[in-house]
Amino acid sequence: MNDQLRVRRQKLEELRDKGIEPYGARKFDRQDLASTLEKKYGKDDKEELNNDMPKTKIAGRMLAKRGKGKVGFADLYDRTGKIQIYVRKDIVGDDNYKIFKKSDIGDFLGIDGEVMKTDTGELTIRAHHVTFLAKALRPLPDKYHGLKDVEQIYRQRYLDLITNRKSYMRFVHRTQIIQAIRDYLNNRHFLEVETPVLHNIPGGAEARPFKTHHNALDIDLYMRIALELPLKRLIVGDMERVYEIGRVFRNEGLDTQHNPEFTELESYAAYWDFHDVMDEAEGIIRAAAKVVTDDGKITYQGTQIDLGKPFRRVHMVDLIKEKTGIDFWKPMSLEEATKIAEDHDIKVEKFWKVGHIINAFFEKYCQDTIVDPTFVYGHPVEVSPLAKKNADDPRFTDRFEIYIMGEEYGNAFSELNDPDDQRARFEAQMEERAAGNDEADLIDEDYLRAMEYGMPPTGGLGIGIDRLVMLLTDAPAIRDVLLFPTMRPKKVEGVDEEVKEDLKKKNKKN
RNA sequence: GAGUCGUUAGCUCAGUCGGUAGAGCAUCUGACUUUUAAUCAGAGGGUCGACGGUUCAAGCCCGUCACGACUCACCA
Repeated sequence: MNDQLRVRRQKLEELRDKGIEPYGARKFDRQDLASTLEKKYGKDDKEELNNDMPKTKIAGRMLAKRGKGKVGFADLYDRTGKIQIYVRKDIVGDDNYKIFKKSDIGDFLGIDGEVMKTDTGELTIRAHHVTFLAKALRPLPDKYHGLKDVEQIYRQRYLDLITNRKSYMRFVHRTQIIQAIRDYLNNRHFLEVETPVLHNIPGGAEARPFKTHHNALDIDLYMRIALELPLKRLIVGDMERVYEIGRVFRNEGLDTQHNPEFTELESYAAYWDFHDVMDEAEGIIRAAAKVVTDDGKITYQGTQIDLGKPFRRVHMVDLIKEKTGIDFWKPMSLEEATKIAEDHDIKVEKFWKVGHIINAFFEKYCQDTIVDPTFVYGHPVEVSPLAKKNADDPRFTDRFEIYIMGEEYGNAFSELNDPDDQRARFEAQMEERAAGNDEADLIDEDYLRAMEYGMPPTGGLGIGIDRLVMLLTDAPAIRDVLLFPTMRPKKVEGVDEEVKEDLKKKNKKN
């Protein structure tokens, strides 16, 4: 146990000796927050305010203290921000002043006092009485630099939230962004629903799932990798407009863009096609952006992006032609396409068809070049097992993805509602699986049965919420927008032996 | 999975050629009745990520391991 922990435990005992139980407070009748004080008195004239002396009660965690003999200043923080307090020995009395003097950075205090402004014009609460609310036994990170150790930021997020206001606000914005999306969809008569996280067959996306086991039923279950198939069953169930914002799980690598669990929005609207969904997606992204910007202009990692102007809409084949000069509109055999791919440094997998090659050209030569918000549409049918074929050219689908600064933010299509076609697509996926693609979709017979009861034409959309929040809050890594990102476990330092000894002694005394 | 880098006081970081471990903040003692990273004087505080090796001597050199970050591969 280091000196600081020891000192804080001593202070804990001193408080008890004075008859103050350091964790005894049940509640505190708080009357103002930093924000309400600013709103009520922020613009008041100093002289008038200091004559009026309006009374208030505030509470918060003390994060800075500036002593000055028989008078002291401190900064308390509540959920809305900072409140400076001013404590005078001649006002609060000797005993109460000592409690203030002995309290540590990190402790929770409640202040009865009056609102005033200092010589520098800062709104301040002059204390009449300091109520001790809770003790912090461990010292907080450096107040000036904040917590910098990224490992500690992720493992002990509470420390990051206490010391890094920017990070704190980012998570506030995350919640507000999700709320804005809900409002947008609710206003358009979408019904928010909840579907199972535990699936018998993981489907709706190409990804490796997490496997788990239910004891009573003695069956293996999978954590969902997408929301898609249950939601489309609800479209079959005539709910017409549904959405879900929920966690999905993919058993894959993790890096700055990927976490094993992440939050996805999926929405489905009957009688819409993928053009309607493009409008919807633009609307959702703009509504979300309003949380952080008035004019739709944002800066992500130094690059200016305008989310306010209409997104570009470009066919995947046209974009490939634009970037490489290769024309995949021309009918092409697999041999021809493979030759072109190999000439362009693209490794062709055994199970690939022409469509996979076109998609690979897009990913290798186009994706990274996209900066402004862009809908890339018309994905090949081979890589789009759940999307409706294009009416004029069945090699492609009525599908689009949203790209901004080379990163994918959403995936959408006119939903395939022909059960026989869907069965054929699933079977093609099973062939891929047999040929070595262990992420290919499995056949979901119940889903096919549902579709046979009739599914209206439907436009579906999926948006990665975490990535959208990253974009809007200028976060460089997905971990920065996840309160508790997935980490390899580390031995947590246990209660020190000396602390245990102390507690033992105390228990004997009592 | 591969490569590169990092891990030193509660926090942020220095640490030269291998020769008794440093600073700022924080903590403790004292001074100070409008401070703003308060100031001034003094003091205490270290399993240098872990283990092993080389050496008279290792925070530093070598090896293994742990955890993390970044890049690449896979994926959203």
